Amino acid sequence: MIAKTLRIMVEDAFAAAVRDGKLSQQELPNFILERPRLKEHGHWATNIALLLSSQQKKPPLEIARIIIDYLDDGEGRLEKVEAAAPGFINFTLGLKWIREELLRLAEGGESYGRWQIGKGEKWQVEFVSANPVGPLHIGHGRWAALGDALASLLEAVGYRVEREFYINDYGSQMDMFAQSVEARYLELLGEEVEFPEEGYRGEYIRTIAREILEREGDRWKGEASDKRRAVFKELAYRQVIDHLKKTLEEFGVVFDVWFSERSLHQSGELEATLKFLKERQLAYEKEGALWMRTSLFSDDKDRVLVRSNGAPTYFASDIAYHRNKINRGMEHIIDLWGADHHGYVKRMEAAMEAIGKPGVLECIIGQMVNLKRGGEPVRMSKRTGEMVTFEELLDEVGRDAARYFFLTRSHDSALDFDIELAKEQSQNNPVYYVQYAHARICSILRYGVERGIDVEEQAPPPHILELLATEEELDLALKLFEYEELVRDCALDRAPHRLTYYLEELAGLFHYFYTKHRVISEDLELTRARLFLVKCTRHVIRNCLEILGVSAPESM
RNA sequence: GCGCCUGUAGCUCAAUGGAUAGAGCAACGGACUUCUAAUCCGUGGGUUGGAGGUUCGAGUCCUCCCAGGCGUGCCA
Repeated sequence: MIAKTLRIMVEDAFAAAVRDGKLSQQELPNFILERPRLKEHGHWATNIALLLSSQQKKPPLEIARIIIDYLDDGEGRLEKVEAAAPGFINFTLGLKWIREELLRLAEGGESYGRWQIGKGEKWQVEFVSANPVGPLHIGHGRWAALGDALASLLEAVGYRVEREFYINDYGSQMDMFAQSVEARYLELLGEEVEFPEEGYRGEYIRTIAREILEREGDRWKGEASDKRRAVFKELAYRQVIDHLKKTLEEFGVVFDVWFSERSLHQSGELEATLKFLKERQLAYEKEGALWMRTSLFSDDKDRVLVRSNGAPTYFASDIAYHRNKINRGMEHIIDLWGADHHGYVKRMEAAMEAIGKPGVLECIIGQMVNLKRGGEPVRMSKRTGEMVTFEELLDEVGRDAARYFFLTRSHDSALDFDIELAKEQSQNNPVYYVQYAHARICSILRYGVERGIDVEEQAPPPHILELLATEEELDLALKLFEYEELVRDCALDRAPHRLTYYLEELAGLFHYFYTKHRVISEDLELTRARLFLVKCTRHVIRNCLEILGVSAPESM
């Protein structure tokens, strides 16, 4: 809470200066508190004076000095406060404050870095949501890592988050899927069949057909095609869903709800939604189809709800689906979609306005993953069956490395995933760098136990903690103190990738400290102090990896 | 054509409008009789695609241009 406390101190100083007539009463701009890059600039810095300059009609440096004059240093917690050109205020923390923060961190333990900003509001993150017609591709892996980490981040700041997978199990692609399985089934029985032009040609279709054959025998061979397809659709569908669940669980992603698109048709919610729109004059007939007036809202043009052949569109289902989410009490909905769906955002937002819930839906667009092998692009198409599945990737690269790799990139940056590179990186992937720091700390503690040292000491007294005074120790401690605000900011900005960069910086400072100083030494008091510091470091690494869904191994 | 995203070191990518733009990988040179060398230290590497603009300050915001990706279905 260093930054938060400094912010309040600065605000109080501003108010005091205003009371004294040194500054004029104005609304405070949105100033920042940050760790400066250069050590000469202290431990924390704020730009408030720079931002106030124009409204106060004074030079920034003068404003900085006025604020410093009125700054109450909170019982000597600040060692030094300086104004620096062009107008920054630089804070240097006193050792007392650093000790207090370390104790607070240790006391917080598992809950250090958690906030109550969300006030227990019920939120939902929907992600992956693949068509249940085949294995997951690499892009799905990215959404899985991203959606899960985002959900965890939001939980960390106090929202109650539900993770949901929307199963697109309705529509023509399911029929095509059934037809493809049927064709492979008959092939296995030695029949000459023409494979559907638009069918799914992946090898996995044969696998599914083979499983059906093993379980059901050839009893469907002579059956009417309609009936056979209907049965195969269900059998194959089950297999695929089970498989998706298993793969995602191996990746460490567990959904609270698997929501079926078909259920919306069966429950009558789709019909009810169409009725709702018609009653409000938001839907109309044209050229044999039913259209929604999305152009009344923010969309460019109207969209079809029911095709002229009577079949409702995916969009119609989706409106019913989002009404369902609202009815389940969701106060905020995040949909994580691939960039190939971004054209869909406007119409969905229009639909949310139409059902009276503007602003509740937040669409996050994840850019595509380009799969490469040794620099050459690999085509990914379910139709041709020419693809590397997410499972294969998971087997090759491993859960932690794959997750971490996906999470180091911002969601709106397209990602090149070179399989050869990923395999090479599996040796020196940054995830191991971070995990190694954690394992090293665990190793130190084990060594301490062997030596009969009490490694469990929760709150060493001040005269012990005062021994933490070297540059490496203080740098490490200060980095730990960035964590709380970072979690909050990453959650609010929907930016889990920043946590990975933080972890690498933190691990770097720890490794450097480790090579410079011995934790367990003949000096028992210093040992106590350093043990405490490394345990604080372990807390933060653990809590942060937990949010990312990456394991924190005790040894490597 | 229009809409969204992207363009930063050789490669992959960071950087809520802040001070001298940072990591990792790759390259090169060093460090283990030590609580784990999956580590550490050092060296080289940049006109942030280009041109204007906004302001105390722009990789970041605005306009235009160039390049790439994805959309622009009565597919999902």
